[in-house]
Formats: sequence, C-alpha cells, structure tokens
Amino acid sequence: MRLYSTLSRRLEELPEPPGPIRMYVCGPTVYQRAHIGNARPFVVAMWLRSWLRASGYEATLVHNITDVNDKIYAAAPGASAELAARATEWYLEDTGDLGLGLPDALPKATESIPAIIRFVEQLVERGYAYPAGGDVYFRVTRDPGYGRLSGQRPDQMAPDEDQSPLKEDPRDFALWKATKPGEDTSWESPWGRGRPGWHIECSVMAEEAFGPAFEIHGGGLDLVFPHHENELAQSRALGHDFARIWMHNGMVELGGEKMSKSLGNDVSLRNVLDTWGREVVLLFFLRAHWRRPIELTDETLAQAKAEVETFRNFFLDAEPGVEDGERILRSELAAVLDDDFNTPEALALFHSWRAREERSSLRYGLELFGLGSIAEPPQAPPEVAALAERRRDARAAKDFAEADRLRDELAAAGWEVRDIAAPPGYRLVPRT
RNA sequence: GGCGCCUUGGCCGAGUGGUUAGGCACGGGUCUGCAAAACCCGGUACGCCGGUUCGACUCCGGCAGGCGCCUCCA
Repeated sequence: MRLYSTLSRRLEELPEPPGPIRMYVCGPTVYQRAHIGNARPFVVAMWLRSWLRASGYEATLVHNITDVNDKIYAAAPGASAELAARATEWYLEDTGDLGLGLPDALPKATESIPAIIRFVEQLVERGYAYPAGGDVYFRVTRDPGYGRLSGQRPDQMAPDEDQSPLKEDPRDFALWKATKPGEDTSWESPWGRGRPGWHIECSVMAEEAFGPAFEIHGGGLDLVFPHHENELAQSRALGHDFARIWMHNGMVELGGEKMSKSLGNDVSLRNVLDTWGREVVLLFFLRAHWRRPIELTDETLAQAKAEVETFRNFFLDAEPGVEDGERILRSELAAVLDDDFNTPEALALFHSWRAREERSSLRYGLELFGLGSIAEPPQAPPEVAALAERRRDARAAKDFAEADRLRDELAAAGWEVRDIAAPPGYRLVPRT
C-alpha cells in the first residue's frame, strides 16, 4: 500500500503486513462543539485503520485532545478546565455517533505534563531551547532542517507584527509558557509555574505512545505549518526520527472558504449529524479523496444522501433468502484503496458491485467504512405494519381511495410504502 | 514577499499520453390502479495561450481565476 506524504511530496510505500502501522492523528482543541471539518481527520484515520487491519496490518491509532491552550482560557476565563472537560465529552459523543468506534488511545495534553517538562529540559540541555522570563522557546536557527516539512524557509517568513521581546529570534516558538493572570490551570516546572506551548504536547504524546519513531502522523492540512513543522523540529532535535509519513487531509469548505471556528463559518458536526444522519455524513466524506478539499452544501449532502438511499434500496430489493454466496472481491477494492486510499474510486466500485449484484462484496465494503447499517432492513413498528396491511387489502378490493388515504397516513407516520409482488405485498421504508 | 495546491459535462468527482470512470440531477421509456423503487435509453467534459509528440484533458512553459499556509486553526 502506498500513501502520499507531505514530507517527501511523493507516494510512500508502507511495509508489508503485519506492519506495525502506528498512526498519530491530531485531534481538536476542546473549547466548543466540534465542527464538521474537525471530523474529517477523525473519519479518515478511523477508515484507514479499518482498512489496514482488514489488510492484515497491526494498526493502532492515537488521537490526542488538546485540553490546555490559549483558546480555552479565552473562551472560559477562570473556568477553562471545566470547559475543556465538557467539550471533550462533546467531542467523544459527536465522533462516537459517527459509528466508527474509538481510537486506540485518546491522550490529553494535561495528562502528560511531567513528560512534557522532561522533553523541554532535554531540549534546553542540548542547546535547542532557552528559558526566558518563565517561558521556554525553541531555537529555530539551531535546526538547519527547519522548514523541511512545510517548505518554509525561515529567512523568507513573513515578519511577525506582534513579537514577544523574550524571543531571541522572531521564528522561535514557545515550548513552555509562564502562567498569566486569569489562567486557571498551571503546573510547577523548573522555569516556574506555567503550562505547555501548543506543539510540544504532540511530540511528547506521540512518543509516549509509540517511541521515537513511528509510521504515520496525520491531521488537517492547516496544521502543516507551524504545528507539525515544530513537532518535527522538536523531536529531531533530540535525535528522534519521529513520523515517517505525514498525511494531511484537505479542508472542509463552506462557500469556497475553509471552515473554521475563527472565521465563524463553521457548522457543527452535531448539527449535520442531527439533520442528515451518520450515514450521509460518512458518504459525504467518502465521495472526495482525503487530500482534496470538500465543499459542504445542501446539494453535496443531498447527493450523498441519494447515494445512501440507492445502496439501501439495493439491499431492500434482495430476494428473501437469496445471498450470492460468500464471494468477496477484495482485490478489486485493494486496487484502489492501496493506491493512496482512493475512496471515491472505492465508491465507484461499490456502485459497480451494486449493478453486478455482488451483495457480499458490497456489504463487506460498506462495513469497512462504518456503513454496514445501509444493508440492514428497516423494521416497521406493528401499528405501522397494520396500516400497510389494511392498505394492501384495500388495494386488493380495488378501493383505491382508501388505499391512497392509508398511504398518506403512513407517510404522516414517517413511512413510505412501496407495492411489491412478493409477500407480504408491500415494503415499508422510513421517510428521511 | 515566500511555500504549496487546485481549475473535468447542470452539480459532485476519479483518472489516463491514444480506449465509456462513477454518482447526483434532468429528459424519454418499461413496470404500477396511481405512485415509489428498480431497470433500459439519452451528453466524447477536461480554464486560456503556446510548446513537446504521430497523437495531450493527461508532459513542459506562460497567463487568468480560485484556495490553503507563512506561528489561533482539523
């Protein structure tokens, strides 16, 4: 299998199964409800783990929660810890409702403070970092490879308007920040009370989970610089290889612009989930390659929904008791997924399987992406089924006025009735 | 100023130096009491201008437009 890596700017071949394949994928800063864009790296990572495991790999996924950060302090002055705890619950609840299961670990920055301090101490000892006024900064000029991930050159960077006088160089970034008035969480450190900078937590948590080298590091494209560049610099400064393959997913866009909390154009995952349902959200993501941007509109969501219904109808139309054997055309799927995890091609393949009535393969493929529910027949409650039976009998008696009235009644109850030849003579499908 | 990405038929969206992507929507048809679903039929599209080539949507150069990043961001 091969995957495109931001670091090498080319497709990288994964080792043969069983691997291991260790993935660390950056999660959100928890200060409000996650938006649909936050869901993309989660979904891509869970799908990739699913496919890797199905391919015989030992795949593990660590997904961090940033629960100490300027944003959180700003959003809840004096009560940031409570907000972070609550927003973490929201995140777990909303991503959990996608029905993809849980990552293998969900470490929080605040639970790795001692390891963060040790990491920073080592950077200081090696001359890669310096304390200043209770802060500690990474000395970017000490790292000749700085910029290797993002392609940025330190001497070409835009000058920072709002520069801390404590820094030796404007490009230096904070590893540790002295606590300030109004910040309600802080920890003792060799440099006084304070809390970690943004980037250090990920180097530390990834290495705590996997050691100094691992296979895949993921996150949104907007994290390439500075976040991931700085993680790489920190870890390389200690002589660690850190991640080999860097996967950056494209942005979810609204009106042609990146969705983000700071732009105020974000749509919560909760909202989309409640309005369209989990299957539509997943199909929506499946339709675009993971590296490409994806536009969230009513039309793109409606198209995803239409595809969900097309697949659902296929399984509904299956002859009862007839299953087309156990054949699973896994190699057809591997041909596209092993090539940079091309899910739009996989989706096209699913449509082809549908047309060819490869039921077992299609069920298998959908299950890989958390969409196995599409193949499950809906169960109408007894009172709804009773209405459908009355309508069937009215039709048999040529009382079409009554039949149409009952169809309306079923619709009002949330069910669509379709006439079929096979017993019981009708099919009930939830109206969505 | 620097780094990178994108531009495919009404919409979404893969892909390839020469062969139908696929889906959604739309129109026509079959089926149906009427529907719905399903199935059949219906569009050779690749921003513009050059170049390379027997041949380019695919490679190279330029231009135009759009997007992301350059220490808040998934």
